Amino acid sequence: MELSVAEENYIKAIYSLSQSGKVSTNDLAQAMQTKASSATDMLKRLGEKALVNYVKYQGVSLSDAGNRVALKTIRKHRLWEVFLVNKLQFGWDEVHEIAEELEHVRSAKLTEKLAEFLGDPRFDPHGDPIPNSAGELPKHSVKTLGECKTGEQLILQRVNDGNPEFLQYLERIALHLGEKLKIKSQYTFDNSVEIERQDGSVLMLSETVTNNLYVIEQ
Amino acid sequence: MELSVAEENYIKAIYSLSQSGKVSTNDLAQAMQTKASSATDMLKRLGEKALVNYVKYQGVSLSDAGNRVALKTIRKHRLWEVFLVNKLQFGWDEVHEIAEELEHVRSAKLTEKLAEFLGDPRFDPHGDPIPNSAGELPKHSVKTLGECKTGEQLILQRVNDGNPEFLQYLERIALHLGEKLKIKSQYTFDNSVEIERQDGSVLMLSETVTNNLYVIEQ
DNA sequence: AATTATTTTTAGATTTGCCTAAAAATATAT
DNA sequence: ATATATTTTTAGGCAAATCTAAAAATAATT
Ligand SMILES: [Mn+2]
Ligand SMILES: [Mn+2]
Ligand SMILES: [Mn+2]
Ligand SMILES: [Mn+2]
Repeated sequence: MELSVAEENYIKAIYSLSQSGKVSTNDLAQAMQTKASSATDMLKRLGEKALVNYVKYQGVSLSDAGNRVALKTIRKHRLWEVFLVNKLQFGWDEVHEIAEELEHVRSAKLTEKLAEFLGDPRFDPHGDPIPNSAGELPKHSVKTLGECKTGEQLILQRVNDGNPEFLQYLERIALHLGEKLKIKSQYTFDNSVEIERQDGSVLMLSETVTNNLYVIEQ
Repeated sequence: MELSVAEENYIKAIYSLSQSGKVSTNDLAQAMQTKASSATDMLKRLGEKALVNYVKYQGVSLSDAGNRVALKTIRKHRLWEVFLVNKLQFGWDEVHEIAEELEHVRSAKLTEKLAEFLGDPRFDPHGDPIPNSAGELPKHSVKTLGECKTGEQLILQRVNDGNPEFLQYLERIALHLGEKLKIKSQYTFDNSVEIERQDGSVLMLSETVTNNLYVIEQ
């Protein structure tokens, strides 16, 4: 079953949106930067191919087959990001867009040889977990810094990789994966957070920032 | 100017066919494994984009812009082949098809970083020359073993990479790039050729084989 | 419960890339 | 030079993926 680039991208988007609840046509269209009518069209096609469970007006979810496609594509995406950063010396802010193209190269043998070449990494440069060849995801954080309480001691485990400027900002303030953080105070009027860093210095982070940083407890 | 995968593939085919004379719609359609009417359609579009010089019924040639696109795509194709063979340990018979997909990944920075990572190779695993970033091609052989005369002493410089079975055959008889060969005899009834190898052994090659081996004089 | 607002789907077009069948142009043979 | 064969283009259609505008279904308000 040969899937088009568009179909794979829709499936990835449905997978991603599913993590935070039921998926509506509107949300999907927004995620795909297209119109709701286009999303409806695609959902009908994916439904006929049994990649999604789609009932008119009732939203959509991935079938088992669709889930496998999503995980396979995500695996490829993240492996290529590791390649670009670790082998080609790209910055972590430059690789997402290129990986969006590379993830659609078909050869399964390529994926497995690439994984081996990279030493079977379990996480990509942004801390995102890489599904193994069986489609199993390593444990990873789903808790954002924004959801934590004052006083908590945390480790930065992953960051959202979609926005290059956000990644450049993290680079600028030298906030790297693995760093230990402690929440000093939280301001309810704008949901900004003050954190204490490993070196004792203090940093103010906006709500937008804390919502895109994922942490685990120290 | 964003080109589609189909457009890039047509341009590559026109480039390749141009090496051996004027390019007709029929030849192009055959090379693209499609119908003449489809080729005509595409030639009109490429003509409007000024990538080819196309006059109805008069055949086609690449414009300067088209030539640059062809060389850029060929550069990417051959660099990826080097990557697949040298870094991922693919066999030389497995890489052409995968490179046909990878060559369409857009990022120019990726191409240059990849070239650097590979040590700026000048030839791909099949001996095909890799255009540099300015689009200049290294000197390479255009003379096939089939065109040579009895008694000539030659070096195998490159082989056609399109047919995996042909490459597996060369592997089987351990005929590798760089090997020194001497033509012992030629048979006009079927254009087969007997060659003497470096180790003194003798090998019989069919016309199909000799037409796909490119040599330089020793 | 009825009205209003929002979401979702349908209807009808458009573009790219391909197809078949027919017409037109060019090349070859008598 | 005329007839025949071949090549090339045109005409008309189809599928994928998108769009806008309108209709239908669902959700939210009064
Ligand atoms: Mn990414
Ligand atoms: Mn990532
Ligand atoms: Mn090749
Ligand atoms: Mn090659």
